[in-house]
Amino acid sequence: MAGKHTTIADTLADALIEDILSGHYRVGERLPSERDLAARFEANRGAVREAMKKLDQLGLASIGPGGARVNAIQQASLDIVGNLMARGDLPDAELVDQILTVISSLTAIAAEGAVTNGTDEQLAHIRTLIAPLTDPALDENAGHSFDEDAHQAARFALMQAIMLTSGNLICQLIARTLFEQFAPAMEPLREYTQGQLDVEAYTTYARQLDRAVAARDIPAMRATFEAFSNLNRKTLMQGLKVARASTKRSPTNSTIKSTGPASNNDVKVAL
Amino acid sequence: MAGKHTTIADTLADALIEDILSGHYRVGERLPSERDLAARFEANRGAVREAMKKLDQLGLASIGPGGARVNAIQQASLDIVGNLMARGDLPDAELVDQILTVISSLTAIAAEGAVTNGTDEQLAHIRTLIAPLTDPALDENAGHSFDEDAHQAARFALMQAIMLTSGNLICQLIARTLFEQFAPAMEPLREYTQGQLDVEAYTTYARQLDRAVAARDIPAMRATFEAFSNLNRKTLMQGLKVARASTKRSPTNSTIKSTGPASNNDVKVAL
DNA sequence: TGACCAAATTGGTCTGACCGAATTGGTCAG
DNA sequence: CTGACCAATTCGGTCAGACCAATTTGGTCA
Repeated sequence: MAGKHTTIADTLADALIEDILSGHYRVGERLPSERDLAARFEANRGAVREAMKKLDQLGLASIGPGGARVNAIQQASLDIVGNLMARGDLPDAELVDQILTVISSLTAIAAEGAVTNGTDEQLAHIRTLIAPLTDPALDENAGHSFDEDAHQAARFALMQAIMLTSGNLICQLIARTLFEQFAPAMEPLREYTQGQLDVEAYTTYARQLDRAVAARDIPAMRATFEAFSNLNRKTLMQGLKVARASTKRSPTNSTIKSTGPASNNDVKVAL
Repeated sequence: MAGKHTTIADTLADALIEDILSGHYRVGERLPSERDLAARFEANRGAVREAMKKLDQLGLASIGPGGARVNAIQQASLDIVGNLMARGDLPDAELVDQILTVISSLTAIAAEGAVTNGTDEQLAHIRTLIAPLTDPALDENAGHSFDEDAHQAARFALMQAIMLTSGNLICQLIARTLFEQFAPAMEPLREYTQGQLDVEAYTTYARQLDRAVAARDIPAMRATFEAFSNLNRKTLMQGLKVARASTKRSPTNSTIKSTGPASNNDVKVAL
């Protein structure tokens, strides 16, 4: 929807981000000067500057008089997750799992907020969004296969409504940020997740959820969400596994030239 | 620690952010052109440009050929929370509550990850960090009052260790981002929270936590965190309330000139 | 009224320059 | 040889003025 309008500065920024993420620069190391980069990329210093500024705001580098230095990923903004996932043909499974975990937890918070603070009208609206999930018979019995896209869209709309009703801005911001970076990276998985969806389980949970919302039953809601998100996560992780198995022709990635030293991506390390 | 080095561009950005946040511009409305802003602020267009770029990356505005347009806060990055909290003398109570809720939820996730994946050494280390919390007798019985700063530092160190051990990068990023924006905004509250800390309750929870970590007991850990974070939240909210009551000389804020139309901050609205 | 076209506006990029602060490297005293 | 010290260099931050492509805008004409 929101047209991007690719900019040279953004291209440079992506290149630099990729360089940093792939470990071309050690943490704490000084990045080349703006003038050098301008010469190297055959761009104007102003453009390079804007790219650097982006790195700075992403928390990937600290720029100041004397030079720009590389930060540890742990210092970065949530907004690098997209770049992190975009590396390689397939996103990192562990990262995907973490994102799903966090999103479902936030959704649970929002759900609790929604049933706590939401008006009857708002909850009624939420229940109308649950409806299509409790009755997935859409056209499953009809000729062609069950419409998974519609099902997913319904789930998304439900989540969005919950976030909205909760009035929890923090949850909204995080969930949207994660989702926006998550969705495009998972696109290549679509072909592998088709038909993996356990409609029955979803239906069961949707009914539980509906009851919980109707009764404003927070514990029941929590429990349902837990099960629900576990199912969700499991489905996706399974798809990832399958995809990874059938794409091992290019085991890791394509566009990355790993010439650098130790990778900056060892998530388990310090600070 | 990390010296900032205030920049004109950053100053401009903050001014623009404040303008947007205070509703001087309606959502979707076009911002003044870079040339206009440059003239208005008596700065170079390059500087204005970098400021605009920051707004863009913060998700507060979408800039492109034809002009820059204001986005809804719900479209923004998590990184505006700091600006949101910095408005007025005291941060918004609802926002504070939301942040605390999210942080404790993420900590719970991380804790689960830590006891699930952490090595024995890592968990042992975590327990050494819990120790000072289970034995708060530090110098409480001595002459001067209990050292709340040390207690808080210990709690923070514990949380950080849990985040680290969990290996959950997403949790780390969000928690740090929130905390970095949260801490400075709560600074003016310090004088009102002194002495409000329920040491006994903390001690009880710390012991429960220690047992849970030792036994890798996830359910117990969840329960402890729930109680723990509720206590934490209640303490802070109480401090906020007290502070707000005793500062009502300037009920809302000081630097904000509310000349704009409807505020952009009605969190409960659309999308 | 509505499609359409040209002028004005706007963001994106570039060239070239200057300043203050940080880095660097060499010098000199201890 | 070590370490403090100082000057030249480098680097980021800012500024001025200019051009291009795409969008907006406003008026025209069917």
